[in-house]
Amino acid sequence: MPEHITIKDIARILNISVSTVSRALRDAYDVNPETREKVLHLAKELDYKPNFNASGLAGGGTRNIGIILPFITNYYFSMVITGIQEVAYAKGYNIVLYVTNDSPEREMDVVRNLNTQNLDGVLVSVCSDSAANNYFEQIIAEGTPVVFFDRVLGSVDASKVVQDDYNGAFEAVEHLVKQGFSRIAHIAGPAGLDFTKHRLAGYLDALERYGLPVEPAWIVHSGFSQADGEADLEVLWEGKERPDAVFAVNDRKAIGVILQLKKRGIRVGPDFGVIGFTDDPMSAIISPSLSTVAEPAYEVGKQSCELLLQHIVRKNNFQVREITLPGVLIARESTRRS
Amino acid sequence: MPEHITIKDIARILNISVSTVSRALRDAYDVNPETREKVLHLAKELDYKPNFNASGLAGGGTRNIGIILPFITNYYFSMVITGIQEVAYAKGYNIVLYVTNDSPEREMDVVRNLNTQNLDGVLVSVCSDSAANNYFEQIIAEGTPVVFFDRVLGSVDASKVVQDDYNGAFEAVEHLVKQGFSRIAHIAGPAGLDFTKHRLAGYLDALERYGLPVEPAWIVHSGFSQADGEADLEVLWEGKERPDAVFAVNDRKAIGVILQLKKRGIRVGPDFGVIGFTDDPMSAIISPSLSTVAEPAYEVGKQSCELLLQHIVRKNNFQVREITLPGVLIARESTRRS
DNA sequence: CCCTATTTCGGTAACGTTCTCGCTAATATA
DNA sequence: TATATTAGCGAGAACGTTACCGAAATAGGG
Repeated sequence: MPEHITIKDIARILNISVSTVSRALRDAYDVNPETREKVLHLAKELDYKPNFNASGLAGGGTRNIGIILPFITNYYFSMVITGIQEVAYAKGYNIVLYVTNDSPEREMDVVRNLNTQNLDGVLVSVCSDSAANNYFEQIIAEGTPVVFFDRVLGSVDASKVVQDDYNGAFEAVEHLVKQGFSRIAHIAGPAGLDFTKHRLAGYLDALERYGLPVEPAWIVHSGFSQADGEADLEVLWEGKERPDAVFAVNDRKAIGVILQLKKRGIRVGPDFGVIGFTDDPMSAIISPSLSTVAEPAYEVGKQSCELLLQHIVRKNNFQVREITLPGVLIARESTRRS
Repeated sequence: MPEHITIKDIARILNISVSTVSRALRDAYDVNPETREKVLHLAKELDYKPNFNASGLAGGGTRNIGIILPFITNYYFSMVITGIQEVAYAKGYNIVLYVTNDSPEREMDVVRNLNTQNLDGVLVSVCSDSAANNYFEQIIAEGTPVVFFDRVLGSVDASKVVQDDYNGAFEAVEHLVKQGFSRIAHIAGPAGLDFTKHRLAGYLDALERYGLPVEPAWIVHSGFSQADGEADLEVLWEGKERPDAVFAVNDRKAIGVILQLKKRGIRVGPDFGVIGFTDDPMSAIISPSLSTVAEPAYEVGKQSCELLLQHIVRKNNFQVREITLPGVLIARESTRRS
């Protein structure tokens, strides 16, 4: 009943061979422009749709690209996916989704069982305590194009696209300093992740640049959730020396901080500065609104996908590249003194 | 270099035919339990991965299911996808994503060009002004299993899973009434969508049940964004009779309403009641926090996918079903009188 | 006018499965 | 004992495409 039309049908009708039709539909190579035109025209007329199963089997591409990431239920990742989806769709690729729930076991399971035969390439953002290092390397060694985004694996030799975590962090802390805060703590992410290291480095360098002391007790690592942010502030608050501002690794944690501060009767802004990272829409909604450095999530998605597509079409002979996209500081009420 | 192992390898090693291996791996039908055991064991040992391109081509399934939806950048949809993903993963299916950006043209393009040969089935939530009615019907007629979720097409004969929009709306309005509000407006969604009709019906019936007048000017339709909510409140505010409470079709619009009200110096809660629908995490963050009826998004995803999988394995002989999942009312500050 | 390149095309063999038969041996039925 | 049934397996075609190689036709150079 499906009764799909195939290149055989086109070949029969045009009285040419399937080889020629196949070439006309793909390369234009080794085929007369005139017959190519006829093929293309008839294909459109008959609403021909290539069978990617067949082309995948035969050695052409499958037109599928995989995305492996921890979550899709947050602003950043859902925005990245939207960006990826946009360019994939434009180029005729499908995207297939694997979410790891930020679990190393799940991630490992996913990449081990990855059916690279059904995927032309894969985009990945690793989970917090990724242990799948060599599995990714294995996939790459087998010849599957891979590009990492956001949460990259520093040790793996592959293309990467990230936002400028270091400079974003530096500017965030600089902003805090310029607003007159001087006892600045950092609520960081999981210690293993590359970008928490980069944001931490930006924080430290900004402190040094402005001659501020670094207090080890004021650097606290944990997860990415709002609850983690609340707990981290608790820790800071119980320390012997209290900070007067916090730079949080992301907005969710910063929001946890604000909520805790409000609960304690502290005036966020005038008395205590808070700045986050991401520009989650919640940042504008919460009161006081949250200063942050906006990440180019959509752009990260687009560029990752474009890069991957280049790896795919150029196959072997394409250089590994690393792209860094700038963020932009957005000052709101949570760092406003008056 | 990929050097994947195939059922041929297994057959050769075990000195049996590929047919037998194929059956052992799938049915268990027509194969001795003992040889089946040997096949399964060796397959695991060699880390055999089925080539879905091949099985798709040969008439077995492709193990891919498609999802077509308007967005993924909001809480509800990203949660639904997570639910879908969870059961798909457990059952060994991949999910491939198509986002329409809530554009009817894009949606049409997607479903027309849908490569049903590469998909075992598809899950869909239509866009606001879907015009793809007959295209979906065509796909279904061709034999591709389809189940709709959330934004369903009433006119299409297919399985559906939705939350209980009518009762959720009814309870929301009832809650407003019990808090002492009596001039209740409804900020609705796009008029064409099934669920906006259902929520409107719940609103109307609740008013009637409690003997409250329905004021046509107090029912305003527009899109789903926060900005739409703000604009809608503006309209309500400029009318000759002002309401004292609003039931919004979703949380994003309700948040727009709260923001506008705050800007106007109205005390949300004591002086003006606001209730939404969804339980977006933002509802708990905004101040005053937003009362709402929580949608079982994750559960909608799970059940949709399970339903689709049943359609897929039972192929023709499986009844179309409609599942309705209950929501739960969550009272917060935006409807608290004192 | 012959010889060699080049362009354009076709034949055929894969790719890894599943499906449809048909076969054999063992068992059950009469 | 003769016949029918069944359980277990294998051979081979098919799915739609691409890759590889060679053939025919045309063009260009001497």
